[in-house]
Amino acid sequence: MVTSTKGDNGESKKKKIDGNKDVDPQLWHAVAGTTVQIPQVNSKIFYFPQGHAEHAYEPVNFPADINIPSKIPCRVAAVHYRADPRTDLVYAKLRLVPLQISQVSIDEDNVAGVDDMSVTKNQYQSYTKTLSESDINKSGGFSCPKKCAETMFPPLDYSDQLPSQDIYLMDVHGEMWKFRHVYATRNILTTGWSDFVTNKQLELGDSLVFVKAANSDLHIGIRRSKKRNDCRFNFPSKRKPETGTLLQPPYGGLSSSLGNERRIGDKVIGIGKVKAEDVIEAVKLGVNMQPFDVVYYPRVGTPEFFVKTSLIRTALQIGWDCGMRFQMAIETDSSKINWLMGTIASVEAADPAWPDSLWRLLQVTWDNPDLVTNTKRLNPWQVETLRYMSSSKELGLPQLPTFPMDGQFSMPYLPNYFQTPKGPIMYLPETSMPYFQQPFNRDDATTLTTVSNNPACRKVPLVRGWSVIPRTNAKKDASEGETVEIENSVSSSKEAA
Amino acid sequence: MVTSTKGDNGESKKKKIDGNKDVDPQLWHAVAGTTVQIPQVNSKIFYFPQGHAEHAYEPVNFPADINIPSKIPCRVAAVHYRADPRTDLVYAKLRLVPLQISQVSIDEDNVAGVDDMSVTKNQYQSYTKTLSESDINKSGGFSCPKKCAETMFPPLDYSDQLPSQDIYLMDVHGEMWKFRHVYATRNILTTGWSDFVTNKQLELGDSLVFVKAANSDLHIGIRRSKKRNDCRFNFPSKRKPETGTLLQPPYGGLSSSLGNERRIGDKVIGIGKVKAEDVIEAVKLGVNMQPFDVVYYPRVGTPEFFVKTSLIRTALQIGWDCGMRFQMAIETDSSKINWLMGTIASVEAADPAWPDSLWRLLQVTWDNPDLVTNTKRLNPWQVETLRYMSSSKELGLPQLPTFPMDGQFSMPYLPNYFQTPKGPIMYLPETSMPYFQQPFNRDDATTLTTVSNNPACRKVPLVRGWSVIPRTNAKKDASEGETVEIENSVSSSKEAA
DNA sequence: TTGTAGGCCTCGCGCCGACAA
DNA sequence: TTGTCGGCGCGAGGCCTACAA
Repeated sequence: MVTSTKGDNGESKKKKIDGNKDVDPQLWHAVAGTTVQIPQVNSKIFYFPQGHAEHAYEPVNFPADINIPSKIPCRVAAVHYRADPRTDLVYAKLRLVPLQISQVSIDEDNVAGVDDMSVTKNQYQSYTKTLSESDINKSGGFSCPKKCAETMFPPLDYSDQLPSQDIYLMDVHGEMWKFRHVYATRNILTTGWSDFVTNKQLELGDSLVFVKAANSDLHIGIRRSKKRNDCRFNFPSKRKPETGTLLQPPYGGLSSSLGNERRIGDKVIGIGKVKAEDVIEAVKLGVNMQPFDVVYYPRVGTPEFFVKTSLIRTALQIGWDCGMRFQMAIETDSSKINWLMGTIASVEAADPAWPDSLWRLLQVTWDNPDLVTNTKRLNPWQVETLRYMSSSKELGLPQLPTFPMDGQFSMPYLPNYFQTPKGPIMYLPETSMPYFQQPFNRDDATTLTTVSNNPACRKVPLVRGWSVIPRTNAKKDASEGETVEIENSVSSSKEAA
Repeated sequence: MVTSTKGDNGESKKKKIDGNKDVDPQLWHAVAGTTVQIPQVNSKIFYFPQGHAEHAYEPVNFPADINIPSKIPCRVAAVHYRADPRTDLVYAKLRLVPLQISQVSIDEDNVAGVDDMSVTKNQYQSYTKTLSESDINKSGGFSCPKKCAETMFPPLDYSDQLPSQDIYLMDVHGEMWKFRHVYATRNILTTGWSDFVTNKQLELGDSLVFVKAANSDLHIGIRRSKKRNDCRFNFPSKRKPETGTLLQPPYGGLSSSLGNERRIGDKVIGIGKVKAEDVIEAVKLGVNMQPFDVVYYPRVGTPEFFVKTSLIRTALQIGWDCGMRFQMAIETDSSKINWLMGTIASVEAADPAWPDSLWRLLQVTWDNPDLVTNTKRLNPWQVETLRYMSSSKELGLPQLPTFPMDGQFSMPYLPNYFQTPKGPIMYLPETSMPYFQQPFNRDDATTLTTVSNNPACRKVPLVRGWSVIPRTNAKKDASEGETVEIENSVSSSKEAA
């Protein structure tokens, strides 16, 4: 008997994943995370070359012969929600049309609706779990948290001795995956899980996003661990449709349609990043007022490099200064939202090449520095200033001994802060002057308020002609001085007026 | 205990195979096969665009706006013997410098030596075996023919109950592979074989070439099955240096330096072929008298598209005509040389676009058509005419009932052949006239001899001014009328004067 | 509740003897 | 002599229970 172990088993069923196929926007947002903000079509944004460059997997050397502004006003002409065929990473492709400065100051925010997602946000439920060592190990299955199983999967028949059912999950490409779901003191995905791990090349720290649509269809998305962004990624050589795990239509082929990969040996690096030349090309087109496309992979720690003009206007209304207290929402690996608190250490352009740039203008120190790694500089529109605090406990002072800080910021700023407990609050006069493009020239600026005596923390006025008014739009209490976890069904409401 | 099953095991040891590194010429020829003829540096050849096009993995559409001759005289400026990093296929890269026609007719064959290989040919021994189903099966090892083991491997100690030793074979890239060689009623390679099969992606019908150098170093080469030329090839995703089979230096990375691959899904197609644009580029340069490079993968059934001018001159001395008997040496999968016999069915340009082309000028019928598939047209310099035969048995007549032929050639040509048993024999007058570039115009030609009455087999004179002389350079007897097998240590001597 | 360890079973691989072409 | 089959043993994978954090 000849056993034909070789041969093209299931080969004919293979088909390329279409890398240009759009993903359902709601599914996309669920997988990307609720803090990811993609501007609506026809809204107006600022494009930041510096921010774009942070998404390249290689250093970006901008051409020195052309004058590149720190931000370029654009209209969002198109938005495509997509997913990388190999990594399952979701990304957005935006077509941006540069605007004249005169087009920015008028007619702002007259796009209908606040956020194209907010109206339909409730139709999708999601649950995110970061994979543990045991989940990845070949010896076992996937430990499914009780809440995940209860909210996502159909109910099991617990009268059975070993309740079990088949679960069908569709990935972002539309491929269906079958898992055996058993309940034995806890919920476990067994058969099918190992193939999924192998096929998606899941590693410790990666996250799985279970998404249930309104019609109870189940989807599965992947967020790669932050550590893998700069790391290598195995190029999958072969799917195993013969195991029956991957169901019809079994797209198994690999697309190289993106074409922005770099390799070391047989591993692909630069996952979720773009080519430096793409950034330069975009900037060149933008400078020349030509429409251009940008690709944006959402990733924690690298903010969007396209920001709604209204957001920036709001951020500019604040007189940012050293010692100011703020909070910022970050999404954890398991889709929970942490409100982290910190203090502004300095207000200074991040890159001397763009002395007037707002990009990562704020250098900050965190109350709990171990919760945020490698994020020392923030954009003004990323944070919310804290208006008041009633005691030293809320400032996170009790944590100081547990989380020792750098000597340079250990104590000096605290006395200064209490000298001006409310900080400088400013507003932007209602004028149609195109203030966004005004030069940020320190010598030309007017000194407003001195908050700190710390020599490393010079006061830096943002715009001439601002005055101080009380500010009342702090929305969340930072009670107890520790991070607040919000369930993933609650979205950040940073933009609410 | 945490078992780190994942991780980059042996990753740091990986290194790219240098696709530009030359292979030892003797090893190269042993792997390529003894019938492969690569011209010597500084020899003069004709380059055939038609032949080159046969090596493309896609149809070649030559530009219609330029006049492309059927052959371009060239000097061989450089020869590189190389091996494909992925498939282990050997190939030659030749730099050709186009010549004026006046440079061809004079000073022919005054290159020192006959063949740069012939002088050192005896220093390498080789043995070729085509892989059987059992060799490929995962269940077993490699059945090593007795002769292979005896001539290639060190002798075993047969006093042991289970004689065994480790065999080290170096592939064409310089990678060393270790095999366990045991003798149990026959020679078998066990441990290490399976990994080798997986890594080299060996399939049924592929051939292994064992080569022993003069210093007893062992090498291993691969010839892919003819069937795989147009088929898909798995892109190897991962070597397994951790098994210890692949020894230091363990180049494990995959090179994409050739860059001439085409893919369907995760499989590479066009193995051992080139891009159509490369052919067109070469032809364009050649037409403009610019030096150009060609890549040649030796393959059974696709003759070299660069042919020594002396070979063509010899071939042109024969007045090819229908009904002529010939023999041709072909190398089998296991490096044995078969002398096949056949009859010329017609002499007609293969492609109407090149009516004067010699390329595949001869349409032939084989005595044993099942031994040669898909080879109906041959180049005149590929075959040797048979000068005489003593009985009908030598014509292969007894085989006719066993191998039924098409009705169109079944009988009619036989009586005609016997009418002119010796066929027209011609010679080329010794003249320095540049006859190679003379137009091949049928209307202008002089009729010499009529050999056949078969209407499909019109007499076609090749060159004006030829006359018939006796020809005595038939070197091999086709005794018994069947194919003669010659051991692989014996090379074809077709070129001997 | 959920991460991790381990028992135990299955299956595929791989070595080698048996048999046959 | 050598291709193929099959027994047998080993080890990895995979399912599920036990235990602990």
